[in-house]
Amino acid sequence: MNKINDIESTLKSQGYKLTGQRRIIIDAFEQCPAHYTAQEIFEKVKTQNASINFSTVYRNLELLCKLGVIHKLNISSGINHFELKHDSHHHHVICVKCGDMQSIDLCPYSNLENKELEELGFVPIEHKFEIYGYCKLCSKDN
Amino acid sequence: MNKINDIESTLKSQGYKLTGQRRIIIDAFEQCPAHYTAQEIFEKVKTQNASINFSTVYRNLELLCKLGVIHKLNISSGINHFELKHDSHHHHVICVKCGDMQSIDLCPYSNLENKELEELGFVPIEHKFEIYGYCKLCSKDN
DNA sequence: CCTCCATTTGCAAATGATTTGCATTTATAT
DNA sequence: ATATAAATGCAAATCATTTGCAAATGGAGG
Repeated sequence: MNKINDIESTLKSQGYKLTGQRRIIIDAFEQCPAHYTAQEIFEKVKTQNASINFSTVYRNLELLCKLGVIHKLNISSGINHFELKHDSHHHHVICVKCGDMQSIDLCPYSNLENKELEELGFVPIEHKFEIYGYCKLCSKDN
Repeated sequence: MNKINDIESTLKSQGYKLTGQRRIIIDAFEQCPAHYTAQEIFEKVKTQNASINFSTVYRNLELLCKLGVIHKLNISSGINHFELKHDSHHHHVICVKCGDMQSIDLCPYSNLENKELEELGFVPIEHKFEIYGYCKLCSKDN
């Protein structure tokens, strides 16, 4: 049972249909697991099915988010990025100049004492940790 | 020398004019330091000057960000929030149900070993840490 | 105080990512 | 094979944010 089958059975078990378009979208993530904008996914997907529509892609990205299959990353640029939810929890460093985004394994959350959250009565579900700065290439130019 | 004067001299020293509209916008933050959407700031500001324009507010929020006086918070909702830059560095917990946002003092970054960043050759400038979940009120309803 | 001029404002319109309505098509349970 | 709920394609709507431009204004220098 590979990841794609996993996702496909998740869809079915929730009453969603396994359409050709969905297959292609999921494949696109599988083939190159990284973080993409909706437009980038759309470009990839069009190579497999030229008649697929952008709103179909967008709707399915939202659906896959809802199902917990992918993540929506809301970064400072204001353009959402989507990535397959990995087994390994991770975060991102983002270049403020070129917009490049890379994954990092370190997660500061695991070590946290959550007294403050307890005091607030806040029940955490997820968290986001992003480091903004200059990537290797852009820090040279500066 | 209070904070407003600080900000006003920052403006001047960078060659920006101290307009009535800017005064009002800065006042709005001072009077109730918290995180606001551009619309919220606009509403507050209109009570002081009914003829002020939204784009003026927006332009000045961007300017104040550039000057490092306020922060732009890009949260998952996709609507930017702005807050006065505090002396005390902090982060936020955000309710996924009602959208309420509260500040927390804990910062995971300070304890971080940055070996990974060094390997990437990444030069950090700032970081963002947000915890999403249910606030006290909303976790009761669930 | 007055003048000049770069900066700023108000306004209205553009942008661009995201979302929606609806008629048509499709997956799949039976 | 058929019925039907879900999904798609298309075009148009939304909505936060951004921009162009003519008119207004702050403040440096007289």
